[in-house]
Amino acid sequence: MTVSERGPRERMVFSAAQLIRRDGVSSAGMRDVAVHAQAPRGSLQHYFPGGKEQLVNEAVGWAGRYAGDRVARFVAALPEPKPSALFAEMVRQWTDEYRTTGFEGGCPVAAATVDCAESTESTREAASAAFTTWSGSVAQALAELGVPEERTEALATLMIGTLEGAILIARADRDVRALTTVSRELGPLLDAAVDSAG
Amino acid sequence: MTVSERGPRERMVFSAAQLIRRDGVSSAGMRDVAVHAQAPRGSLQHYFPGGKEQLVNEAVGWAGRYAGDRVARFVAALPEPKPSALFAEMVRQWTDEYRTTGFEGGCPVAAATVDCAESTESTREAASAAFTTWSGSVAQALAELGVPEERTEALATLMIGTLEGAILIARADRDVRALTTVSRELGPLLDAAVDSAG
DNA sequence: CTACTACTATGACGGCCGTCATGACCGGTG
DNA sequence: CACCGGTCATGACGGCCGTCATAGTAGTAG
Repeated sequence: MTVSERGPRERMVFSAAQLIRRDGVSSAGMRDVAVHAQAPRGSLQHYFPGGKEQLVNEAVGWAGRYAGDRVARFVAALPEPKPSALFAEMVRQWTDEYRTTGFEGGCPVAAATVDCAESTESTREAASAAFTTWSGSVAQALAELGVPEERTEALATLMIGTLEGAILIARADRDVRALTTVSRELGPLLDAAVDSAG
Repeated sequence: MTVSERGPRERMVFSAAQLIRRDGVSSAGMRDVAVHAQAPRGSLQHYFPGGKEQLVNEAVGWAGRYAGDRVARFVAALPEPKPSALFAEMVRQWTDEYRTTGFEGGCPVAAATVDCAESTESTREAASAAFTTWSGSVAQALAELGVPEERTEALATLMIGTLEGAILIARADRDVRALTTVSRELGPLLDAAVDSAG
């Protein structure tokens, strides 16, 4: 949330992600990004000669890395090392934000996919890579929690997909119920995948 | 897909949904809608005096009703009356489209949520209503399949959320794998909810 | 000092957008 | 016939957008 950290370039990438996840890619103007990042407008063309496309792609990549790092930190700090606890923590990040800050924004990767998957190939690839990064982090966490290797990828996809969908519904409803519901319903299935021999 | 059916007004609503689910709300121009619907541009202001906002909201509502009707028809024609079969059928609608027509479009309700949830209150409400309609239809179907009443709503939310997220990932990856994965992984959990006394 | 690079500033351009104003068409009714 | 309401057609307006051109300002190396 703090804007003043780091250089202006990183601030602009961060601000782009913020604006994209709020109103979608097309509604996030370059001028808005500069203002939000408290960066000079002229710096946009200097740091991002590839234009808006480059800025959006970097914002999506940043979001993917952020989500992956977050998962890695979650799994290291779980009170109970169970897959359901990891998923609950991933969901809680969103319920916390929605309860305290309001339902302003969704997932920037989802927004980029919706707005650019068909029109801008490079952005679709960036979104795919972001999902892959995120999913890889979740799969590794599941492995550390005792899920057999051959199931970690599938369950990671299930967790991320379910989370993304619940975010959508929660934002439409302005109600975190969808998030808490999927966390509660999916938990037992995830824990059931833990190798009992572990 | 056929454009010539029905009156120009319905065609425009249908075309709006098509364009929205392809490129997002902001990228779907009013002129594009008229062209896609093979309708005169002048008719837009006649049938939709509320402007683009009204058109988008009606498109979202149409999508919600369409999805709900679809579920009702699915459940009546299931070879095996199990919740997992219903979910598999809901997923198959998307894998079929992606395999035959390509990954052009996602869910219009998701697109409207991403692009308008924060900026246009009425559209957010329309999206929420669409999810509610859809979810209600799924919940009723689950009840008919033997799921206890107190769990139908939660499982319907889980199914729709998971499907929406998987659509996102599949479109980003240009690969139906996410869809087939969630169908396979979620199936057992859904069937386990069937009242064994039924 | 000069020269050069990195960064900042600002105005303009062309394009697309949603909306509106205006008027034509056309079937039916009086 | 005149009239009129539903429908279609078209051009214009103002606004925002991404991009570009141009010029300015450090700060630093030679």
